Amino acid sequence: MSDVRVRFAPSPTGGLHIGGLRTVLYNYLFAKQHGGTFVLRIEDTDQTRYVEGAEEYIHKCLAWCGLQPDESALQGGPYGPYRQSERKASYREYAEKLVSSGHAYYAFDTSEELSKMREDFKTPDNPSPQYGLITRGKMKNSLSLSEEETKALLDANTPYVIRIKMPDAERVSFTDMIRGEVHFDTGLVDDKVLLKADGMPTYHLAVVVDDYSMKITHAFRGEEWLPSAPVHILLWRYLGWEAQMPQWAHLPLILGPDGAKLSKRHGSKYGFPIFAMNWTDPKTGEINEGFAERGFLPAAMLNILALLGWNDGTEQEIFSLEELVQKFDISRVNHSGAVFDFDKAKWFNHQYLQMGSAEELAALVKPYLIENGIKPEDAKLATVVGLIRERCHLLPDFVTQGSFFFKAPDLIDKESILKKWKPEHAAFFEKLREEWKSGQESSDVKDLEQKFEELATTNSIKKGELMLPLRIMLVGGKFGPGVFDIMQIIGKNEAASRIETALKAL
RNA sequence: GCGGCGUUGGUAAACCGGUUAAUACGCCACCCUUUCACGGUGGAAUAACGGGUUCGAUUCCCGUACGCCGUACCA
Repeated sequence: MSDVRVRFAPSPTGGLHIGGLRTVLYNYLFAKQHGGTFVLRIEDTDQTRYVEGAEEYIHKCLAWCGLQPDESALQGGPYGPYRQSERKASYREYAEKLVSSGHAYYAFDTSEELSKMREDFKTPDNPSPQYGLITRGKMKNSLSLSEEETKALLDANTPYVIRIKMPDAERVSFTDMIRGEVHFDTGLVDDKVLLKADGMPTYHLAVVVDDYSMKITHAFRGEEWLPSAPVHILLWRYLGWEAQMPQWAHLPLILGPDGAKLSKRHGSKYGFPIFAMNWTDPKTGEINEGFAERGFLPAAMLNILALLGWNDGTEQEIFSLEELVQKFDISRVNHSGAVFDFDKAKWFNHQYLQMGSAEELAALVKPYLIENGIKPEDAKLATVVGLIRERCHLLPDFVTQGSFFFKAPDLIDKESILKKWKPEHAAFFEKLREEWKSGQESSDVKDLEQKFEELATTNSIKKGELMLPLRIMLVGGKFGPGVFDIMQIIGKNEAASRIETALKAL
């Protein structure tokens, strides 16, 4: 195993949405193609936002699509603990170290004082003033206060945070694996809180300390983190670890149809899932649909996500996980955000629905049928699935496309039959019913069709006039595979009985 | 406002100085199908704007515009 170590670091505050899943995928692909390790670390330093079950949920999603981490809180590993909340001790130590080296300072401002500052310094030209270069001197901190004042405050157990002291005018640069050189002027970045009043680190301190101590070599995360990258770079430098700093890659955002960062509200607004799997928020009881339950195959999901922001430069669109591991190239990842297209996603899933054996597919389809009150027999289900798979895009499509193989349609499209209905048609179907009811079961589709044609001719009715009514009687509507294929599967007897109920209804 | 990152058809995108600017999804038409799909063929539809650099810019550079992200004791 190489020493390449990448990590996915979600916070356990809710469901895993597809942007997160794609980050996992890219992490995983990079780790695997370099023979490295994929680490899952939970960023749970904010107790107030912690959601029960969220960590297990993330594992469940990763298991669903086969991207299991090599190291995590649940499975262990040499660089644990894998939950930030359990690594508490070292964070304070490093924060204090930064204070003594002059790169950080104590800040005693209450939240009221902070909002007052933001209010006071707010102008139309500067709607959100920062705690930094121009304001820090006016606030209550160990930079503006004398040493004695600071000591007194500390001795009195005044709550404080530790903030990084951004240099006045320095240029911080780093090479992003996707974007190349990125530069920031430190005087324009604010003094981020590193250690909160409750003694817990913020993300900024925690990522750096954890990435260092867990020997992370490559850090891939969403583009929304780019603005805080200079803080992290400086932290690596001030802590004396710059030589071990991971290589960064900031992934382009996944956008909703309106062009904004994909969020929960897009799901409800546009009617497609945004989470990998169903997620019910235990606090609010809010239910969010997942791609898994919507009927996406995990392999299709991975393929969709891989291509949302990356391609190998050829016209190939269908990639297995193995192929992705082999062909993925982080430097070919696009720079701009990508709008998620649900139609295209369905197309991908359709492609994957055509692969593999009918038996395997049938097993995936079965739960959806059972959910709809149908208990299919396996062998029959497999034939049905084989017959209808090409007209299905999502797993639940098999219910609408396949139910009538197992039970008579609840209601039939009478209007479509009645449109061209004639008395002699009724007579014909009555005869057909009689014949099929008592007739032998035929296993040959051609034979079935031939006999049907013969009967039509002897009654001097054109076959074409009878096909649609027949279909609707058997299926309930104008859809489905060939009528005689359906006939063969449901059997003459069942067909006869469906004709009977249809005739009565007419 | 400030900072960062972006900008090729409706969407995803190829090309990495010379092309009739691929391809896929979606859309439209036709074919196949006595249903609906699938499939097949064809079609409409794209380089934000302005300057440079160059024999030549979609491609390189600089502006402008627009979009997104960030600007929390959240990650």
